[in-house]
Amino acid sequence: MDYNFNSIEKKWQQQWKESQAYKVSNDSEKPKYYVLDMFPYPSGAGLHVGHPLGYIASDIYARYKRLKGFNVLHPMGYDAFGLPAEQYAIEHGVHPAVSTDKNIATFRQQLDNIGFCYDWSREVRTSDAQYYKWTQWIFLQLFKSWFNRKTQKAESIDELVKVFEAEGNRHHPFPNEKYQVANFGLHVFNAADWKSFDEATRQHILMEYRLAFCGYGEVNWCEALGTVLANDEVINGVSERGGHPVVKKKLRQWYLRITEYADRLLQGLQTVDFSEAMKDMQTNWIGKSSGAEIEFQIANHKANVVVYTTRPDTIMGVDFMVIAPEHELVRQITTEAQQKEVDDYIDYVNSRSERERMAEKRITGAFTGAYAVNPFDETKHIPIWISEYVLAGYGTGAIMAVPCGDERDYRFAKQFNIPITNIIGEHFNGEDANATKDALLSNSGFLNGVPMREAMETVINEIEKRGIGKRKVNYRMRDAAFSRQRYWGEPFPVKWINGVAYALDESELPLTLPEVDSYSPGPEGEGPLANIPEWTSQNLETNTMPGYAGSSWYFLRYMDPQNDQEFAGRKATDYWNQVDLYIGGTEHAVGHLLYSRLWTKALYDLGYIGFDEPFKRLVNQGMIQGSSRFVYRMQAIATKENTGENVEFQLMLSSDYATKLTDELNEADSDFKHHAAINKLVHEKLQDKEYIINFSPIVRLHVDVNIVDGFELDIEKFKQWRNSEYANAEFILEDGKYICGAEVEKMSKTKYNTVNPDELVNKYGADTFRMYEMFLGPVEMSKPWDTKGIEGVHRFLKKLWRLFYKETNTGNRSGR
RNA sequence: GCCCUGGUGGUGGAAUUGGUAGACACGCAGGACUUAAAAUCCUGUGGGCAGCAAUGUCCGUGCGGGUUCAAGUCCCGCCCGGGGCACCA
Repeated sequence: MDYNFNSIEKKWQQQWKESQAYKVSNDSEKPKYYVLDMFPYPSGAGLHVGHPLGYIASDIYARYKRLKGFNVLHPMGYDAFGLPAEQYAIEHGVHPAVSTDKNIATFRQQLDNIGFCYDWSREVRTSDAQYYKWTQWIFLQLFKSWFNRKTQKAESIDELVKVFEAEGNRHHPFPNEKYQVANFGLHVFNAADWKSFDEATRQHILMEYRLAFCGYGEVNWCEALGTVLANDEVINGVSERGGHPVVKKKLRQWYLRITEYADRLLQGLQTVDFSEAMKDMQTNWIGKSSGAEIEFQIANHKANVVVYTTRPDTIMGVDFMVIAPEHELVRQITTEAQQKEVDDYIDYVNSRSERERMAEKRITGAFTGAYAVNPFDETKHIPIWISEYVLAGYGTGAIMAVPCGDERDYRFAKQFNIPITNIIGEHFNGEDANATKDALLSNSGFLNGVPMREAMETVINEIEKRGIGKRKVNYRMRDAAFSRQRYWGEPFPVKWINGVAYALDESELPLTLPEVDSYSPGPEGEGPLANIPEWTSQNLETNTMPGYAGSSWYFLRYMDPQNDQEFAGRKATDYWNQVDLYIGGTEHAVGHLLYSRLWTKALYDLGYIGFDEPFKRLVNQGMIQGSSRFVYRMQAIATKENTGENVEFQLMLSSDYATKLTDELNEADSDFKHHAAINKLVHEKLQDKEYIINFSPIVRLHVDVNIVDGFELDIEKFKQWRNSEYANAEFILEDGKYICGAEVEKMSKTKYNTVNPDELVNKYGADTFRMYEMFLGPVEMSKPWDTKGIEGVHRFLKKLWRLFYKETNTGNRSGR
């Protein structure tokens, strides 16, 4: 009996379908188990062999749990909004909904091929109005809520209004400490103040508390493309596409107040089963630190500069200060003599992305000409510099630099010849900064001889006593930007009236995405929706939500996907509860995971669900890398001496030959054996000695891995590849074979190293394919793909099949 | 630059807590079966040196140090690949 995988797999897949074998009910006596794959974006390129790795692992586990008597929820759906479909629409005029549907159909067909046990009756798509109705609804709940620091949870904004009416905001200060009520200059207001404020003022105040709120933020604005760009679309201050200048631009943006949840997000990590690496990444992203804010007076100036430091004990070692180039003080304090230098430096910084600024190894900066005064020693005047390594958005946008104790400060001081004060005695060797906390302080006035750990408290107490600073907990995490100037995303259910944002009534949901004629951006960096008169005439918000909106809560919708009264019924969410096993890549380590944890916590606080962590256990599958293959091309141009007539040859050199030839040409005393051989070959081809031949340098080109067997190129297929571009090439072989070069890289279409699972399933069957993917090694590990090994797994399954039939047909258990 | 992660034969990988490095598989080589091929089965396979051979011997887990009776595993310092760094999702 042959192992006929085609008919076996077809038969069973058909049977599963007809019997709805994997349809799962919300009513069951069995214990529940929820196995989830990370939400895929249905890209136009389709699945490659890297994608299903996690899906196969979760599928096996879901089947295992089902056999163990669990009621297993194992759904799949699509994160269907996103930039690639919009970009495709701009370039080809195809509506994103159309291209997305097409991509999903391909995706589905590819998934079905592999024989997964998904309950497809629960499929969701974020771009369906019946889905994003509830994304909009949750947004409205966030908009209508605030974070009560006293109770450490989200509460209705109506409750806050009652508090304001009774006592003002003295027990609930503005989350943004710098905020002052417009026209009143108040940080704190009382009940009478609140009653005296007009509607707009009240709404502006409430906006400062809402969990989903509107503010202003800087974006990468490209005038020539008329659009806002992501950081990685900006390279050296110009757009990746087209190389146009990019500048920072302030735009009105929506945000989620995730910073209020920083502590809860940290604490929650202790209750979930994620890898330590994953917890580290999230902890570092949140970036909680404790220290102090300290005011420094500026010499001969009214203004003062506030720095945030985690090391207040080192205050007597401050040799200079650095403030962010975009800090508002820069304009006020820069001296005339330094103005030009500062302006030039700011121009330079404006051309750089935040990423470039942080990654820069070179030390750059400019002196403002101003000096700050050390509050503990007024004879110490400290030069104030600006530099790109200080970011306006972190801390106070200003740091006190202690070069003997901080490596970056030390290099800065060396670069600009700023004298260094040693406050840690023999712990400082003069050549490297030492960030120790164990030294006894010296050169530190009233702190001399005090251990550093003790001095931290002493200094904080002293500055608080003198009213020039305070103890401060700081977070690196910023509020999450929640709007995009794009078309293909969820519209905000918000209307603008007299500059105030009002929520649409929930009965008006879904607010559906209107048809547009053009997907290009609106005026002044607004999204495409700003081009639609019917939209703008209703004063509707023209931004749309970002990709992570729909994916922040999709795991809840799977529990009750057809519910048109609620995002998911409480009975369903109570039954399914947390995702028991979540499988996906580490690329989502901070973004998606933090946002969905935030949404879960907010929905929990507001009483809509009964758990405040979405994912009980997380497993990160490794990435399957591509194994690229290369051919080596050398062009030969033969010119006839008397006529100037040109003949061009493409010579494809086998890997070994290319290496030897390259070495040979680089060596001065070489015999040029290989070069001479090639020269001879070209002359033989020409059958004429009247030619002068010039060779181009050897170029390495990616070649499609699907026409390479191991390392050996299939020359006939190569000649037909890319519209027969290389049909007339000459091949220089080794032992009669063309051997390709190889390298491990990211799997990507442009590198011609993608392998389509469909072909492998057709050739070997889904079981072989699945087994091989699992056989590649631990699921958490990254590894390069190599199709060669699949033969062995296939032979194993064939052997198993054969042995099974031999045993059952010849043994005593006759013919079973 | 910062955070996370990985580096072991020709290849993917194995080696439980510091205790025989290279399981298993691919590939390759040789053999059996066959008119022949495919399929299947058997044997060998980290590298160097010595030996007709059995075998012996030295080297060997990215690099350089260290701890230990013993290091792929622990410590220190590097190098290289991958992921993320807030508008790719």
